[in-house]
Amino acid sequence: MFGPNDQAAEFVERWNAAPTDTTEVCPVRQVLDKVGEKWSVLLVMTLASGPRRFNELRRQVPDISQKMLTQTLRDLQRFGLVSRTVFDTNPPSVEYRLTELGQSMIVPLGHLIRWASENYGEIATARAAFDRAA
Amino acid sequence: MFGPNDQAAEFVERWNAAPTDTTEVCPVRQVLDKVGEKWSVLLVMTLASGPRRFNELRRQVPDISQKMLTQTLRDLQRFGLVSRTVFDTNPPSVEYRLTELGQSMIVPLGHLIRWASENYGEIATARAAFDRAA
DNA sequence: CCGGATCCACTGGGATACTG
DNA sequence: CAGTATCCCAGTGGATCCGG
Repeated sequence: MFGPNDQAAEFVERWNAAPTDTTEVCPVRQVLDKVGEKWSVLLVMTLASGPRRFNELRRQVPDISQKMLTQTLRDLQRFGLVSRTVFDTNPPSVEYRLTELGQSMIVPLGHLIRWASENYGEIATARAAFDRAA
Repeated sequence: MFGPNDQAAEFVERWNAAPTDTTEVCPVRQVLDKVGEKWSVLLVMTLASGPRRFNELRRQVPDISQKMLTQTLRDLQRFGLVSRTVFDTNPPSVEYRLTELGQSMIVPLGHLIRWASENYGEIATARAAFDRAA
């Protein structure tokens, strides 16, 4: 049988097999980095409910700066998660939309988010205990 | 029905509901941050196959510095993902082990890692196309 | 409307040396 | 063996102003 631990072992193996000359980074790590970026997941999740235009996203994600919005969208596009379509209207409008790859990522992301939501109480308790001991 | 998109909507809602006075960070974001940290996931996955002592971990994760190993383990412990047990032997030994919470995290993490492994080809293709266009 | 360009503060994380 | 303590640098990400 292939349980979670086998995945773990395989992951560790692949990681350590990755070249350390740092020209290439372990593929999985690149994905984890994306997840760790401040706005990537929020944008992917926002786009999950349908395509948006640039300023629509600004409104729906109020705290993001336009620089970070542009930059994150570019990154997601480069990753193949988001497609960018320019409509030659006046004024111009640009539509951002999840690609199939992007939509497929919602599933594992959803698992992680669900886990986080369900277990945050325990995390908070652990942290409080840790800080009290220290 | 509750598909992935409902999770997405709920996540976005919670995110935006989080206070912006930055004293408290959205719980899910804290977990995503952890995932994004350079060594957290690798250590969790390494510990998935059983408890380890400090220097065992150093050997199994050759590229980590002792500073980052200590720091990451502390963080994971504070998060409630890892337990630390000191045995009063001579020389002293310390055992790190996944808590139940830590073990439960392997599952969603496994989903994400599997997705990354399976889809990296497509990501690489997209990136190559993007860079060629630019 | 959709960005690009610039400046800057903060911090994650590596190298190195030392200790109970 | 299992850490601490310092120094230091590169990169992330925010604010602001400018352009097509």
